[in-house]
Amino acid sequence: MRETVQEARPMTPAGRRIVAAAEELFYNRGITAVGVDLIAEHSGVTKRTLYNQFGSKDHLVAVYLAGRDQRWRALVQAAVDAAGTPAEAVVAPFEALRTWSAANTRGCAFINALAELPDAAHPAHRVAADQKLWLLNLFEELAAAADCPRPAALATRLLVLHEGAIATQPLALDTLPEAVELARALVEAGSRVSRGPRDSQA
Amino acid sequence: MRETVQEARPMTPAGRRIVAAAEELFYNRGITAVGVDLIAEHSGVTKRTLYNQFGSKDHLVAVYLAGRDQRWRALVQAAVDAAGTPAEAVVAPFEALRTWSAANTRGCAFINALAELPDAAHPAHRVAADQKLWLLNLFEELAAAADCPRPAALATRLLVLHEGAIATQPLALDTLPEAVELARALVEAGSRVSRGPRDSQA
DNA sequence: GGAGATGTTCACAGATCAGTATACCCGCGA
DNA sequence: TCGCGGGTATACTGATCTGTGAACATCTCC
Repeated sequence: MRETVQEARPMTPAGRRIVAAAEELFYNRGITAVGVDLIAEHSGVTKRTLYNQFGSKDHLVAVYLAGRDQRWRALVQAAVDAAGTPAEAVVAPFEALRTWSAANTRGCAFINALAELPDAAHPAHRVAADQKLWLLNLFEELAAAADCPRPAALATRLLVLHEGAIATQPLALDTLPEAVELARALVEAGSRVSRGPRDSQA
Repeated sequence: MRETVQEARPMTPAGRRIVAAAEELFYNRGITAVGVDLIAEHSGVTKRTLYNQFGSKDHLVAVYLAGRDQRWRALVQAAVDAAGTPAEAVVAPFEALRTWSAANTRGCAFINALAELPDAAHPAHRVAADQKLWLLNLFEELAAAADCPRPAALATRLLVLHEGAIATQPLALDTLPEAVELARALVEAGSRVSRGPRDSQA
């Protein structure tokens, strides 16, 4: 569907090892700073194989981000599904972030990628942008489902809080708890205000 | 005092041109992606001069960030000084950000730099980290001066909002107005929103 | 017993990278 | 008049970068 990046084949074993190594290296050392030779070495694979599988470094970058996006969405979706109430579901992505942050202390891979790849034509660009738009839409849907007033505005605010919490992560200031608390307060205040007039979806 | 980066001499004309070119290129194209030859060419200067002035690319990066930080702080300070009331002073950095964002649509140069330079020993690292800590401290001082309850927690929340607004900037979602509005609400009616049932901790 | 896909080995091209060497020019102050 | 700091011009090192060419090894499936 929207997977215009990896499409077709379900990736060979060597391909998976390459992506795994690329993810570790790209995220922790930066995309431009990591060469394909290093990725090949870390994945125990020849550079030739890397190019046979992915064609170019740019495409590999896009696949790396797409895979990360997929894992992130699954984690968020699981948190949303596990939420007890609609209001809790709205802040569920923040709970997912709490888990996610424990293993990813170098900030947001997508924001970082956009910082390194200013060219809008780069295949990774759309992947990174889509990830944020997906989250924004999810916030809005969840806010609407929880009968929050002005769900679009609330979604924007939650996204800002979310991104702010990730962006300040490398500074080791432990901002996440405050962000989560504020997000919860926003949602609770909102859903408390509107109890009745709105209904429709469940 | 804290200017351990440029110190001593007030920089020669060629030096200023180099930094200006470096700023434009580093911010818009990424630090790792821009070579010193390109910077020398854009500033109409020999590479030799560049190295005579700054010694290394790493040091030039640090000077670039330090200069940017200085301009940013001046802008924020001016906005704070121009604020009519203590409460307005707390959200003044967001007004500064509004001005700043008009000319800087590639997100936060400091966050971006941290993304590209994971090595904590890099001279630019401390510059970037200090910039955020300065803002956090400023928020706290202003919050305390405005008699906001729990100024430290409020400052953290404002910093998250601030960073979130900048981080989402490259996505062209126009999140800044919502961030500013929320920040204003936190400061003006902060006690109402932030003092929920779960603020037992400090 | 092929055929095709997966992967290896190794060499190589062409560009670009950060940084250096050497020699020279010029304006300004002592 | 002399020296020196700021700057130019040009060539260079050695490393690293992305990407390719060509021949060869396995393995599975038909």
